[in-house]
Amino acid sequence: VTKGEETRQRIIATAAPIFNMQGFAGASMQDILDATGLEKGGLYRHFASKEDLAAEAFQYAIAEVIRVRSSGMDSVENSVARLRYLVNRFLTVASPIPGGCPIMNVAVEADDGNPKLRALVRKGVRTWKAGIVKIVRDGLRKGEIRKGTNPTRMANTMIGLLEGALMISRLEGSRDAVRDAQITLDGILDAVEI
Amino acid sequence: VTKGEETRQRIIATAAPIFNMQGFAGASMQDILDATGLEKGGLYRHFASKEDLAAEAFQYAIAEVIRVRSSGMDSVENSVARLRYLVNRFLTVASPIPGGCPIMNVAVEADDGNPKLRALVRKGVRTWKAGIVKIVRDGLRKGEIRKGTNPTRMANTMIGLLEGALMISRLEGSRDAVRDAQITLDGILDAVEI
Amino acid sequence: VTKGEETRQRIIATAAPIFNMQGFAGASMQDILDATGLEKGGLYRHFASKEDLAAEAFQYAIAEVIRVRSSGMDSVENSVARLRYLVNRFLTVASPIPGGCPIMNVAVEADDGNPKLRALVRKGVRTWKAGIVKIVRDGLRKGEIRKGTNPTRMANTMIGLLEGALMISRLEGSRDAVRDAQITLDGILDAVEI
Amino acid sequence: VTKGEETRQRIIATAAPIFNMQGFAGASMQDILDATGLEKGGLYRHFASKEDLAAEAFQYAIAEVIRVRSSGMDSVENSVARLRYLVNRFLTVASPIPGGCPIMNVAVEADDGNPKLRALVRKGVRTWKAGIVKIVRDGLRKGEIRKGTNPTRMANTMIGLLEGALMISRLEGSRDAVRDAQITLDGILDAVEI
DNA sequence: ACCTACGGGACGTCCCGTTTAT
DNA sequence: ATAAACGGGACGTCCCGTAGGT
Repeated sequence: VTKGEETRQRIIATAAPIFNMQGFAGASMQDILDATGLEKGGLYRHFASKEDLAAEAFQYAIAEVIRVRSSGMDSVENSVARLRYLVNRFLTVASPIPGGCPIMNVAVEADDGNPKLRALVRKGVRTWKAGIVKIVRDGLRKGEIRKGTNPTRMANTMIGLLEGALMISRLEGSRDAVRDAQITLDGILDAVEI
Repeated sequence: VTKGEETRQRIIATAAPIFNMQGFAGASMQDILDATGLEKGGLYRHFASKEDLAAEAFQYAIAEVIRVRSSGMDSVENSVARLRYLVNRFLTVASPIPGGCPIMNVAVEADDGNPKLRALVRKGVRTWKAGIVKIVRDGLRKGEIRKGTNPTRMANTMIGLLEGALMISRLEGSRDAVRDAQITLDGILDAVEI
Repeated sequence: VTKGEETRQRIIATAAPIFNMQGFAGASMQDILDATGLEKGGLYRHFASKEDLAAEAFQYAIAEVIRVRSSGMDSVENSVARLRYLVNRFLTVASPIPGGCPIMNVAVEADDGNPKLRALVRKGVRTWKAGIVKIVRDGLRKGEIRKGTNPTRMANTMIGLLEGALMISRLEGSRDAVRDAQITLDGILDAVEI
Repeated sequence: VTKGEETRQRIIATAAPIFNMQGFAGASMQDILDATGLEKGGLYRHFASKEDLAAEAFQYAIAEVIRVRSSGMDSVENSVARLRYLVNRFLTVASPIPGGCPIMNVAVEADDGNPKLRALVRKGVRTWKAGIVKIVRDGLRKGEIRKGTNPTRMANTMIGLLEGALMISRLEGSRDAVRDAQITLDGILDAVEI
């Protein structure tokens, strides 16, 4: 690993929370210069533009949250238990990147314009969803989940409610909404568990 | 009604979709000048700053979506039917302000900083929630809703899932996620209906 | 004379030096309001626009300087003496309107644009010139002025040199240039005198 | 030569005719932005204020007209011929900066206030005058000009009449006045020529 | 004739993203 | 990689000329 590559990674890791907290439009290159201690020229050596850097930073942030939220799931055997694990992990483990869920942040900011960022978050959601769908399918196959359960709907419900509740919680500055989401999702999973 | 007040309202109505689509940081006063046909002096007479205007525009936008989403609910008698009506209306009636749900937009952009906008959206959510809580309480009292149903949790679940699913739908450019949310919420309401 | 007409004249007389000193573009209606003690509404009752008021003010100023510069000339008999009288009067009598010769001021400011003011000053110069031409013609007819003297050239020379020298004098803050002009013009008149 | 300096010079050259035609008060920075194609930030980087830019633009304009009016004079030997050359050049060569003689324009606009511009034009006139005075003095010394001729008076007469006649000509839209000035000045020079 | 409201637009500051020279 | 230069454009203040209402 060259020294340049190291710097590049350091910039991304430093920029990620800044973009995540302030948004693409709200964050300035100066903010990132201040945080990294670099100068303009030093930064532009590694990234061609603000959008470029933001794309890499968000990609990094999204990958991080997906990684953290799924980590440790492999040691859980039962499919429903895996889903419960995901829910629990989402709601109890703090985001590794301050500023809330980067997927929601980017999705909301990029929904009218900025196709680059949009594509990024789209891919993130697709991955996340695919993970849940796979668990449900496995559960159906293994007879752990009640027949007739729709995998995609389960994914949409889980992701939608988790993200929505997180937004409410962050807004209210209280964990009430996420706790309620957990209870509701637990109930839903109870209902499909065999 | 003076001419100035008319102009003021016109500015708010024109600015609302711009802020809702581009966000507070992403929208420029010039965008609003262009859209209204006014010049600097004409606009700043009515609003002291960009933040001021944005606050009024978002307030207007939030009030509009709440109004549209609840309108017509009074003619529905049964409590559960009212909740179903709310869900259905949210998912079928397009936002009167282009750019997605302003509540989610502001909540996400203002979650780190901008206390003014944050207070606004907080109040919006509180109002929305209070409406659902009241329906559930009425249903409990009237015996239309199963005892033990938690009103706040119902509100958090409904709002969270609706908003979360809407985000996914907008991101994917498909109505799948909101359709799934509707089915899930219908199931939840089935379960509490007497 | 009605009271309104009196006010109108007072406004013109007050505005004339302001426009003459600051120019049309450089003077503001506020300046005139301050000087007259009137309020906006009171002023716009009498003049439809700034340009309107300026036109009247300059017309007044130009008429004033022409009047002052020619006054008393009737009691001078000989044509050449009359010309000398004009020169002398121009150079010794202070402008009744502070700010320099309004003819030059308007001519210079209005030379690219503002046809209204331009027409005004044009007429002023035409009148001034006609006066000189008439004196020269009378002198030729009466045998007081040498044959072959070109009346228009005499007018252009006198007006040009007087105005040009006045400009230099005002610029330098010294009477040197106008004194030199007087000597030069005296020499010219000596040469045509019989 | 840096790129910035180039831009700076381009701005001055572009601004000069605008200020010369519309005057300091009558020209707006927007006019200059439009003409240069620059934006606010690009312009204010090079000049601290409108007054600053106007000063440089007028300085440039005044230097230009003095340069153009004197150019080629060196190849004329005889003092009187040199003066004739100056007169002729003034009256036949168009101003390199549209909008009339910048010296007269600034002198007239700045005569009440704006000491910065006033100082500029004062210096321009002083230079111009000094040139003529020197020629006359040389002529006296070399015996080409009649003894007793006052150098300063000659300068004031020439400059005054040229500028005054130019004003009349521009006002009337005809070359009559400048032609008359040339004839008058030729006569004056005839009279001092040995 | 006063007073205030109205919209236009000027001027200027600041900072942003980018480029260039070192 | 630093540092300064560059041009773009945002925000905001102020005042201007004008129009109405009192």
